[in-house]
Amino acid sequence: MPELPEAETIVQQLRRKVVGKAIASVVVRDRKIADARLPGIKSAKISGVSRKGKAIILELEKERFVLIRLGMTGHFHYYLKGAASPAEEQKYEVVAFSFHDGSLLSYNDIRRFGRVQLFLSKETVRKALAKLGIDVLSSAFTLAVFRKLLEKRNKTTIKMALMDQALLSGIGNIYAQEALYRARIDPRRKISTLSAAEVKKLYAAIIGVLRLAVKKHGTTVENYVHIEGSGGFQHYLQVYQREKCPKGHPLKKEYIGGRGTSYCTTCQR
DNA sequence: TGATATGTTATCTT
DNA sequence: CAAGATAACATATC
Repeated sequence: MPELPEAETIVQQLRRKVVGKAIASVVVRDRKIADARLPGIKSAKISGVSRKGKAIILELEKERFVLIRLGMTGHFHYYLKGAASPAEEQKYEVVAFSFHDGSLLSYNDIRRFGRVQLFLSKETVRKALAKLGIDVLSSAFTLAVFRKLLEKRNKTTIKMALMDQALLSGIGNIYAQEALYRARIDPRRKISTLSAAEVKKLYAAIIGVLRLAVKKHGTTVENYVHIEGSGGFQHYLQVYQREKCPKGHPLKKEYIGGRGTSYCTTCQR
């Protein structure tokens, strides 16, 4: 559920809150989710925060990197000087970073699908990120690149391809459905049946919907919240969690690749 | 109580 | 061998 816009929102907020700060201590509460070596980064300064697809990267001095995958329910809380995580939130706390100025960054995960990994060289983090396909909001993601990638995946459905993080990174179940509705394409379509015009339309829809969602600070459904509250994109959803499309047609709901999918049989062909 | 939600990965099939 | 398809994981909510 956290997809590219939610990750990007968190990255922007983390930049303002923790870049330039030195870590005083790290407590790992869930060793299944977070690397047990994390307390070893104590005293390092956070030099930057970046992202590829849905993955968030805390860049530390001396070429050390903390890679965070939010999974379904991963989220951060940030407390200013003196405050500690409230007891009911500590229940889901995976790892907590405290800083020399007394502030605390707490990472939590209710469903425990997320991961917090530590990489001790540029080379190892690069290798891990290389497994992800091109970030769909990067400037290198052009229409020509999109076409080429789709050619490699001819036999699967367009929706499955959009959600394949090894092909493209950043799109999950919400934005795949939203982009396909905006492009008026049936999510069950095989890639080989898409015309050049449809691919172009879909490309524009992907970028358009993701940019708008970033501007609205992501979509808040169920658990997702960014560090400073809730996103606003849920008010712009056209098919996800909706009964009717914007034109008033009742939406069809079925499973594609084991994931719930809403689409309009009138608007999407 | 069982159905539902889904990002990622392991595993099986083609 | 790789693409494709599917199951499994985890757990709150209804």
